[in-house]
Amino acid sequence: MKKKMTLKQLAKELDVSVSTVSKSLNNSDEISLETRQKVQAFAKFYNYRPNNIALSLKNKKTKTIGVIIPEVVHHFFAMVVRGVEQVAMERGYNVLISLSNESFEKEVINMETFADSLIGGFILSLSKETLKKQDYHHINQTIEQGMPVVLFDRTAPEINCDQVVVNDEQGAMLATQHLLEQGRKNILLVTTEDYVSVGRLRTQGYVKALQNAGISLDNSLIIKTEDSKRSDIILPALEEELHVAFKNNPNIDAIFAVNEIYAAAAMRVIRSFGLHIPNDIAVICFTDGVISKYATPPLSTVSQHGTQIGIEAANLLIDRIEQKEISSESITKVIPCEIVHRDST
Amino acid sequence: MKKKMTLKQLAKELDVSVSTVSKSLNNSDEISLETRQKVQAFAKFYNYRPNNIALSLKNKKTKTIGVIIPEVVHHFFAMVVRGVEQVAMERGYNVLISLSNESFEKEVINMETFADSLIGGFILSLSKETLKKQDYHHINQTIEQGMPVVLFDRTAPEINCDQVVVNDEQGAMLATQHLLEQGRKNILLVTTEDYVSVGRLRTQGYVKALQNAGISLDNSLIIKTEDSKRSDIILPALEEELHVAFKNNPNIDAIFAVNEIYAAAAMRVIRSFGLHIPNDIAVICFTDGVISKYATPPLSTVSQHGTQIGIEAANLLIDRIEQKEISSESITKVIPCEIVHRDST
DNA sequence: ACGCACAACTACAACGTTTTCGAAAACAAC
DNA sequence: GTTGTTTTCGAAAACGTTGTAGTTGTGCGT
Repeated sequence: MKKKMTLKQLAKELDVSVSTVSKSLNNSDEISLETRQKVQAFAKFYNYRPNNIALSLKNKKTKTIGVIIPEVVHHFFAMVVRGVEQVAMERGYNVLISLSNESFEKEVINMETFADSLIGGFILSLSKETLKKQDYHHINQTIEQGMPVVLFDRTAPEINCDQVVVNDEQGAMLATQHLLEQGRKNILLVTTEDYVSVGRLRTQGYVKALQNAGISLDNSLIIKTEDSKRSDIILPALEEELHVAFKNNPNIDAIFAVNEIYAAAAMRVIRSFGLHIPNDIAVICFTDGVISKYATPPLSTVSQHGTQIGIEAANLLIDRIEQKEISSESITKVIPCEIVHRDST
Repeated sequence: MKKKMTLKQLAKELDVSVSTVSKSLNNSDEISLETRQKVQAFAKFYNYRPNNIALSLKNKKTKTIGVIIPEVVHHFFAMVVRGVEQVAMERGYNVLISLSNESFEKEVINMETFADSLIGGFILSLSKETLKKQDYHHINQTIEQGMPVVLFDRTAPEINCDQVVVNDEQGAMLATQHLLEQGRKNILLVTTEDYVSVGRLRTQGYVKALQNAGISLDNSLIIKTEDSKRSDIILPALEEELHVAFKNNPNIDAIFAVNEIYAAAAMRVIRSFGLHIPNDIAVICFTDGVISKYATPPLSTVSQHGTQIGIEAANLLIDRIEQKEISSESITKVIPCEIVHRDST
């Protein structure tokens, strides 16, 4: 086991001072070319690598950005992370990902742990529990300490910081309009409870699209599901609800689901009625992920451009980290959604 | 913007020494109860939180473990991360996730960046490029420096460290046997090139299962796909190959794919021939992810228990971090696979 | 009154860097 | 030989923390 080389050890080995070694390695012209080369040769030989922790301590800033997402096993978040990674690499930053597991407590702990100058800034999406509690003290506190924070997707108006959001309402309108254009009249909306901001916004978009088309809203065509990670419990319940809805309303000719899982559940129910997609019932959903892509038939979706969101968020954050003037207006970027046409509509 | 509180600032505020503050906060009985309480009250008031970087520098160890995975947008890896997270939280560690994006260079950079004592140990799965190159110097170097490393899933025999592997061969045998038991005779294997260790092992399992059943190997029933992240290029090519295979061999009555994507591609081709799953052709694949779960019909799979792997790996790593005696035999844990029965077989 | 134990606190080094300021040596100019 | 200028290097402080080794000051026993 080779031990870790430090400047001090190198200095002793070369019989010069620590300062000389440091400067030589940084190619300072304060010291002679000869010495510089000698030191550098030794350093390379001993496989010297500076200790990042010491550097961070000294410089008071680390070239690391922290990403806190509620869940990795989730296509959209994974795509966002990919975008963040990409930008971070280009701009010389490291990315530290951590999971809140949709838990408020875990989110707070994560922020506190990272906030202590392990990282230079945060990119995060609020956990469901946090949204439900509406307790944002940990975020605001972090921001007040001068730590740049960029929120994406699941945000809250109470927090004053840069944000990158999907235009959920517009996406939902697009999807609904798309269905309407195909002559569908009775569109079943499968959404979440309103405290999940994205669910609420998507519901709004659905409602607006109907209004614009002059169609009156039928509340029996809206199913609001309790949103939990226990999908093994939630899904059968949802399928049961869908069953009832189809029984009560045989006119349903389209389904708009706010995520892939709900859409998959809906498809299962549709099949159980022996109905055909898209001939009898069209299906469209949010989240352009693997389920939609490889489903039978492949699902039309509202793509949220996760990678793009990650890219924007990372750029926003790094800009903020690198600018010295602390205060300037918070920026909110809205990423438009786009319909991906596939076979289900 | 409240600035960050340090011991020194607290000390000045309270007009005591830095040591007193430090000890008070650590509840040392060297300090009188009265002073301790006063300091603690002040600390709480000013929202003091120790600087982790300084702590790490002093203690020469961080309670952080690094996970390097090739890709986040990948169900199996995401599950592993979930397992690691779970154990880490229980045992008081933080998890730092980073992506190699299947790139050798990125893997090396990531390791070097983290190795400089930002973290106490690694959990990683090798990138495809690394496996192809068979260049493991960065891993071995890290291990030699005394950094604990646990490899999972994509490993290499040249690296001497703890490993957690899926019993890919056994899983493939189970899957093949499962198909054979259902009376399938002509099983098409869709796999990767051999340099991907998991692909190779699964191929071996397939071959062994056939041997055990006394069925001679038909090489035209094995499709080896170039494995790349450019799925938009690879998949059409694969589908074309599958098309040809079906044409040439109408007897094919089952497909065993080494991952979900290949299975999805196969299903698409099967449908294009108007064949029924599972009546005409049974399908089974590795990776018990969302695609299989929500496909039509839901796919039978070989589950690799990703979460379990993450749990084992994290425990192995943390044990290694916390034990002082450096050398003891490397442990290799083999996690058995399990068939998940669904409608496709 | 003297030493001594003990309580309560403080000074300082150390972790590995970078950087500022100075010092010494070398060399040039007079 | 003195002075000035450059080149080349080193000492020390700083980042925030902890632990060791003092340094006070008080009360006690003799």
